[in-house]
Order: sequence, then C-alpha cells, then structure tokens
Amino acid sequence: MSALSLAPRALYEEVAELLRQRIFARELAPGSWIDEMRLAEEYGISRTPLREALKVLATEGLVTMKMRRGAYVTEVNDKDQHDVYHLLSLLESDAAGVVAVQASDAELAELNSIHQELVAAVVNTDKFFAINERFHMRLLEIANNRWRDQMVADLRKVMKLNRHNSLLKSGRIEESLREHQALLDALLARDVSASVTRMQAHFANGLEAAS
Amino acid sequence: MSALSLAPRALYEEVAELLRQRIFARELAPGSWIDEMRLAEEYGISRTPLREALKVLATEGLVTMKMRRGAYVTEVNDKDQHDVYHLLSLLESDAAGVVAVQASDAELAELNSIHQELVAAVVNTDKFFAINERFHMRLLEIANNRWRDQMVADLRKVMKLNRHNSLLKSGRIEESLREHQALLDALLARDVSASVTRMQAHFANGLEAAS
DNA sequence: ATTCATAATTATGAATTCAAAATACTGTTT
DNA sequence: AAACAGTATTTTGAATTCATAATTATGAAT
Repeated sequence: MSALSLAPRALYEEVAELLRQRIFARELAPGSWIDEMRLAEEYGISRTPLREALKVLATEGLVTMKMRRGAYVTEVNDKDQHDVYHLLSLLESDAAGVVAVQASDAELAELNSIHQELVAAVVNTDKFFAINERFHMRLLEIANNRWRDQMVADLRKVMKLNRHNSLLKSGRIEESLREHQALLDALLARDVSASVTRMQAHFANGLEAAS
Repeated sequence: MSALSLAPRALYEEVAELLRQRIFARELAPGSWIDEMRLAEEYGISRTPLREALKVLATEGLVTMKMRRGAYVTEVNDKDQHDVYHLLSLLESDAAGVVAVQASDAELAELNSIHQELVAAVVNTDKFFAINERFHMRLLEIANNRWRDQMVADLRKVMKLNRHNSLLKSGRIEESLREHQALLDALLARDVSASVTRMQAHFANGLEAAS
C-alpha cells in the first residue's frame, strides 16, 4: 500500500501541480486555451479549485488570464527565454558567492561528494542530469535564502515552457563537468569572486549550447 | 465624473490590491488571521473572488495558507528582510549594468531628467520619495526584462511588510542624491561595472541606514 | 455566395449552498 | 476551580447554481 501523505496538500495545489506537468509536457501547448469545464470533469472536481489553481499558475507566469475569456498557456518567446536564463545565471552565481563565504566545511564537503557522484555518472545521461539538478539545488539551499529559492524555482518552471528547455545539453556533459570542477575548486578555496565568475561561465556556456 | 477604466481588472485582482494595501498599512498585521467572511461582507462580495485573491497573495508571499485553517498575513523576520534586500540589490544593480550597455541615448537622457527632478525635490521629502521610486522603476523598464520587473515588484511588496520598510530613510536624502548622481555619471559614461558597483553601493548604504 | 442582424449556445465570473473539519461553548465530574 | 466529554457553532473547502458576456449558429437580404 502507498504511504499516506502526512500533510496532504490542498486540492487546488494538487491541481496546480498536475497542470504544471501537463504544461511542461506540452500537452497543454503554449498559447492554447485552457478548457476549465473539460479539465474539471476529467479530474472529477468542480471548477472552483481548478480556477484557484489557474490563478496560482497565472501569478507564477505559466498561465495568462484574459478578462472574460479564460486562461491561456503563456507563450515564451526567444527574448523571454534569454531574459529568464539571464536571471537564473544572476541568482545562481550570486548564490555561489554566498556559499563560498558562508558555507560550513561540512556543507562544502557535501557539495564535493555530490560532484563525485556526478563524475561517476558521466556515462549515464539521465542520472547525470538528475545529480546535476541536485547539485544546483543543494547549493541554493546552502546559500540559505528562501526568497531566492522560490524565484529560481519559478524561473526554472518558465524555462521548461520552451521547447529547447534543457539547462544542460547532452553533448556538453564533459564540458559541464569541467565547469563544475572549476566551480567546486573556487568554492573549496572560498574564493568568492572566482565562484561567482565560474558559475556565470557555466551558465553562459549552457546558453550558447542551447541556442 | 471619474474616467471608466478601459481594461477593468478582474474582481479578484481588485480585491488582491485592496488586501495588499491593508497589509502594507498593517491594518492586517503580520501573523494575524484573515477573516474571509468578514472581509467578503465588508466589500460586499462573495467569498469566491476573495479566496482567489488570497491564493494570489499566497503565491506572492504576502500571505500564508494553512491547511484547513485559512489565510494568515506572512510574518517577515529580520533575516527575511535582509535576504529580500540582498536580492533587490542584486537585481537592480544588474539592471543598472544592462542599462549602461543597452539604453538608447534618449533613455539615458530621460533618466537624467528624472534625476534633475530629484535634485529639485530635495526639500520635499514625499515628492523626493515618489520621484526616487520613479527613477528606479524607469531604470528597470529600460533594462527591459519583464521577468525581473515582476520579481522586483514582488520583493518590494515583501519589503513593505516590515515595519522598517522604507527603502530610503529620510535622513539620507542628500547622501542618496550623491549616490544617484554617481550612478548616473557611470550610466552616462556607459561604464557597466561602475554602474553595477554604484547601484550596489546605493543599496548597501540604504540597508545600513535602515537597520 | 457573402454579409449582416438576430437568436441560441457556451463559457466565464461570481454568488450560493452544502459537507466536513476546527473551534467554542456547556455542563458535569472531580 | 480545573479538567473533561459532549454538543453547538463557526469556518473552511468545494460543489452547485445563476447572471451575463462572448461565441457560434441561423437565416434574411443583397
């Protein structure tokens, strides 16, 4: 049997998450109209929590509400893509600088150990992606700014709206690994400006690869 | 007679704005419970749009939803205050750098003219604050990244939750003016790193004054 | 056949209703 | 008086209902 969630989320939150999945999967395509009635019926719920979920997604930027004509999946053009990527780079490189200063030795050791996993997973693309994601997330956690975490989470969601969404292209695994190594060296040396610069470089290369 | 709004906002948006005002005015105090029925009755509306507005505010971070016990005004502690301020500094100083590179001469001239208004308003504190706000907003607009604009807007809302909320203390008007002048000089010289650095300094001094 | 006006349908926005959970109240026991 | 059980009330979350705006369909006129 499956474990019951200790803190069951509100229905509108559940629905918001389901909708995010479908938007990222492009089952709900950018620019397309979102049919409230159809979805409510499909999920076996009323329109009320569905509409609440849509308003949350609208605030996140995934959905655009048009007065008196319902909800549409946000269209993200190339400029948006670029702008969002720029902000991710800015926020995460700043986080790297904070980590270089504030992290405990144990936390840096933890990042190092995730990096070692990354080295070991270089042959397995999916695993590499997953561990890479974990590295970035853990770094943000260590930087310890819940407002930044929220912003990064939202921006990453928007990135996923784009077809060329991967923050890490498969052809760049070795290169990405070297960049991570360089970043980690800077962090372990507690070199703030090098940490910032190398995270920026990591992102700059990623964008080049994605475009 | 008053002009009718061409694009009347949705009711839930109107209500969200009214609630923000009351939260910023501390009429709805941090940590306090938000009485849906009372507010709905007061505004003469049903709970439905009110609850939608609360979910929007929750996504913005102004309100915290507790499962099965309603909405509470978010409490912002000193660390939150500091973290949010750090991000504002990061985003706005980055925007300054972008403006130094990308702005047209006409746009820089416009910033300059707002600055001249600021100089003229130095004797009128309220006016000075308003123009100062306009300067920052216009700079962000020129930096031309709607995602950053949204994030800055949300962060500024959160800043307003704190009692010591002013991004600009009244005792610092002359100092602030000098910082603006230095920033403007860097922008007009299209010196990116100086623009970033001086905006950072402007924020750093502001925080010092606020704490 | 195309355009236009009008009627029918559909979808949205918001109010109302309803079920269940949380809270407050009452009276009893110790 | 304090602690408790049991009941009543309040409040939340969600479904349903309703009014109106927007869209589509229908049919007349050119």
